[in-house]
Amino acid sequence: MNIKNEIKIHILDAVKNLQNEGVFSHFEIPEFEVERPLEGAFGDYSANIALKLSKVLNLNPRDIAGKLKDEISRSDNGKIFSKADVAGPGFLNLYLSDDFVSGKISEAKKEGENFGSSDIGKGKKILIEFISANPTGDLHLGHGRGAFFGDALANVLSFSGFLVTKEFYVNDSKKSTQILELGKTALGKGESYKTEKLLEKIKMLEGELSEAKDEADAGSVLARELLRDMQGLVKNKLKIDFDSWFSEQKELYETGKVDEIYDFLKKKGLIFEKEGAEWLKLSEYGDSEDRVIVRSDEKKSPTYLLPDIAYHKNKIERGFDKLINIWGADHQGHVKSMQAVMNFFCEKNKLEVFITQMVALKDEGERFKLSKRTGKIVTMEWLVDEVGIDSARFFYLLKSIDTQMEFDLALAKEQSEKNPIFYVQYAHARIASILRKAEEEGYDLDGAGYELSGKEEERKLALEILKFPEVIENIAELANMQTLPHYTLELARKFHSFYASCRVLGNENKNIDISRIALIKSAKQTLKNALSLIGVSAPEKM
RNA sequence: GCCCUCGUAGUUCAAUGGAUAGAACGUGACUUUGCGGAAGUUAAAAUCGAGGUUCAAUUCCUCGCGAGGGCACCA
Repeated sequence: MNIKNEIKIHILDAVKNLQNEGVFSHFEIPEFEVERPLEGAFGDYSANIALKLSKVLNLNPRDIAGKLKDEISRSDNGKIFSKADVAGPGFLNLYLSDDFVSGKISEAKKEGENFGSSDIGKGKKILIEFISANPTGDLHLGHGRGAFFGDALANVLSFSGFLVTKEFYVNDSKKSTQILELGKTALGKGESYKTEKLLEKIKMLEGELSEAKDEADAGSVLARELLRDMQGLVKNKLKIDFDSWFSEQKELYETGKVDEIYDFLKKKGLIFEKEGAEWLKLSEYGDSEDRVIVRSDEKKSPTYLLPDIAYHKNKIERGFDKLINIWGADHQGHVKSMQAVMNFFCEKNKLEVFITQMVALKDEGERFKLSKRTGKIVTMEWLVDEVGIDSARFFYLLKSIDTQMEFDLALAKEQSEKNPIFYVQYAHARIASILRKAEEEGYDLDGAGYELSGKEEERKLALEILKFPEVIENIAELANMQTLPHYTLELARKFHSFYASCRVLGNENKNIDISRIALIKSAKQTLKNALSLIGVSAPEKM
């Protein structure tokens, strides 16, 4: 359990004790927060419990905090807290004892690569679907957001005890407009998606394409090859391993699931005819309007919505407790429809949709927008070749998906201290270097536990390390991924600052050396764990 | 016109309703007979506007202004 939760429990116990002693009346304890306040000023942790209780008890919050302070000091007796204070409007500020901090660092060191993990997911099954780009086009800068966010979120969730499946939905239906257009181009009857690369592919597949029965068939053949390229790109360049590539054509059309879902909806009386097309009654379920699911053309072909409904029903049937979809901003209008659809076969809140905002590129002060429309598409392949995968992932994840981000190409390319990812990796490499030296000098790296020495910078580093499990739990709950790279920066900063004022090796008192080795070892491990969740390497040397 | 997201230092971004709004880049001033100076210390510098809810608002609500995206029988 992380320290924040541990403290919360202590406070709850204190409240209950006071209730049992009759100091407080019996009431249901409201939600309250334990947080890390501004550094240095208000304790190591701070709780707003008294402010919350003042309403229930109709008492002055400072008085309540005072009683809690006394009760906590009494029951804890210095084990966890060295001091408790009442401050401001009624905050309860708590200071951790050095022994407690030291013990926690020793534990963290023992946990090693599992430090930060938890079982809060309790084995719940989550399907996380992301990228799901059409194979007809290249992955562009916008896709990178969903790609890295999805992958990192999946990492954090599985680290937190969820059973996560990463899935890419492949839009390869022979009935889709894209595949038909692709087929036309393949057979020399159209211009869509025509690029040098595509023409090469067409040439390569000449034999197979000449045997194609129709445009749909030809498009399908070509799409298969394009998908193969995309899979290679995703795996090798973006370093993302999907557990599943879900084919719309094979899994939904060829298995009859699209027809099944049509019957299912029909039977429920959710389909009606209008203007020669068939519509789904979604406006009654939260969508802004009804939607066409079968076109009025002579083939009576379905729109994207019908297979998509079949797809989501299938996800539920595969036994997932929760579905996460990550879509680009251009799909934002689709969220309401899909949420409405969920009403037909499960609780609506089983589906969570994250929308990633757009990306602009800044290079040498010039800012250009990227969109399909302007024709100026910057591909992910180009970007990763340009700045490297570590830098790309780190830069993307540094920013909340809700903001339209600007990718600073020059800074991301910078192989120096200006670049934040190098700052973090440098900290890791620097620790590795000290540990190498320690080993050469004959220190036993796995030896002793840890004990705080009394230096301020050292304590700050220790507390920062111990924050890691709290950061992870927070992300697992709120998906605020940007806090993780920010955390690595802060941890690196705390290490560098510690390094500047505290010697690790060569102290007169050898016990300090040994103890600090334990501390930087767990700092290193924590950096490594955090970076690996982000998907960035932690180099031993640079 | 309707819907979604965003508006924070010069710039790019942080900040589960909390007490002194954090970083990085840029700008200014410092630090080295020791473990990696790709470092450390330090200064100046910001919540778009108007109301509201709250003990407490950058955060929630309403309106306005501004940026981006979406409003298909494309996906």
